[in-house]
Amino acid sequence: MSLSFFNTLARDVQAFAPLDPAGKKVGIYCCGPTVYDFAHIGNWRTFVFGDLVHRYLVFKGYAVTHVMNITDVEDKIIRRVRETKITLREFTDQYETAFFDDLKALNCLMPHYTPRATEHIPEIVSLIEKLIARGIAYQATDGSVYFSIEKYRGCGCNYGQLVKLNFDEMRAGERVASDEYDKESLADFALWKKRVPDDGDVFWPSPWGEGRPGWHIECSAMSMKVLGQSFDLHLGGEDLKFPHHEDEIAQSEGATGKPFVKYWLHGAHLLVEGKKMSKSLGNFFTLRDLLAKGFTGREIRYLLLTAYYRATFNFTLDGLTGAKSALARIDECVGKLRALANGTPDSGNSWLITEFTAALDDDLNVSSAWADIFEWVHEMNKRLVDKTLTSSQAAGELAMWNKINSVLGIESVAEAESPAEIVALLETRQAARKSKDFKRSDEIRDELKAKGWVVEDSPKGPKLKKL
RNA sequence: GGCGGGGUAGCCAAGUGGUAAGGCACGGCUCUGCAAAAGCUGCAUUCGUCGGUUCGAUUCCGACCCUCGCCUCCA
Repeated sequence: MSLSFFNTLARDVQAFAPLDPAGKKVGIYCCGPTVYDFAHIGNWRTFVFGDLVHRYLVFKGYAVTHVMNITDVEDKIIRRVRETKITLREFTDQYETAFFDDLKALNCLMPHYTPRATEHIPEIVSLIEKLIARGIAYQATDGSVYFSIEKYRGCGCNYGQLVKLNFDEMRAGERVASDEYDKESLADFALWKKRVPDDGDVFWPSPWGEGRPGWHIECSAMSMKVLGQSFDLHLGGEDLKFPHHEDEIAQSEGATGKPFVKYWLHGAHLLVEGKKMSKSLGNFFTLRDLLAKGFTGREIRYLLLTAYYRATFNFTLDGLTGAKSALARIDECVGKLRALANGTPDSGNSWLITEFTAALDDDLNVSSAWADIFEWVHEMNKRLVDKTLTSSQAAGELAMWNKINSVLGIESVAEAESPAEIVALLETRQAARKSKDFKRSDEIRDELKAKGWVVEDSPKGPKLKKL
């Protein structure tokens, strides 16, 4: 079986074949953050999903170019800039930095390109000029430039590729008052927004006067600049299908006359504690909120990667606690394999990688892949107890695990060195145990626990673990 | 109102026209001074409800209920 993805464009699972004639290079564009605030756990689900696609394609041997845009000019940003009285760049920088810190905390690979909208104004302007030259964009009396869906359709193009649209049945927009604009048609969307007093210093010159780009056009301009007029994969949250992605298709195909993207992948949203995330319910978590509660980026990443990306996922704090236990189970097993591994890796028993690949090939069925991994852990544990695993077999299993982990990205960090004070207490406790003073030894155990260290007695002596 | 996802054990979550993966939690056992950790082991006669097709349905079809998303700048 070969790699396949559910393509929103086809509304079906399709075998993946890159546009590259050599079948090697793959371009991915994933809609990135709007840097007006910290990204929340729902945003992170989408970005971790993007990272999984990136890593799995590398695992499959493709030469991946991953692009993620930074939307650093937009209504909410401008409003905050006006309120805080600092420059646009000063404002967006703090959230952009936070975004990349969080991305790292979740062990996501850094995309190869992270273009900022404000640094691609010339590309955006030239794309709009092309659309105007082709007669499918126009400057309205309000000074803004709009995309004409009617003209676009008149050229034989299809508006409504990702979602079924029925304009007659649509309700008038609730977020944007339609009477604010002088668009020819309600469905038309802005490519270039004319400067208004509230914009302050946030504007750029253009052939249509001072203003700023619309949201959709920036993604078209930046994705095509880096990946070319046609590329393989475009990812994003399911809410972006319409209008954002539909409009990207219209602008790009309208300007180039070529198919824009071959595969569109959309990640589902998540619920938190069974409810839609909202600030009033207190279930609105940023990554920082969760780290402050003592969870690690690794645990959060694991939990986000346990569910199929196209299904709504219920993210809970209990689930996060469970993730800690599940990871510990894997760590324990891998740790034992490391202790045993030696010599030339013997990869005779490699069923796991076959099953793992089959699961992920099937539209990234991670749940099934985890089931295989835990079955492998079970088997390894059994063989470790039975002593039927040779050191070279252990090395082979470990090598395979590392390959799988290059996709999952949940490698454990090296254990911290125990401070001298803690080691001294541990030695005192051992002396007490030796003289059968268990009361004293239990007291020291409690004391260590209070300091954040757990003692585990084993036949080979006590082990220290950081809480 | 239109369009599109979902409803599987206490919780999370795979899956299939032939009798329910995996994880967490929980119980038993091994080990242990006691613990902890770890290991082993047990844990859904049943897949939202009601009908239909079928030798057989959780899986296909229909109706209904519940839930989530989009419907013009929300991942």
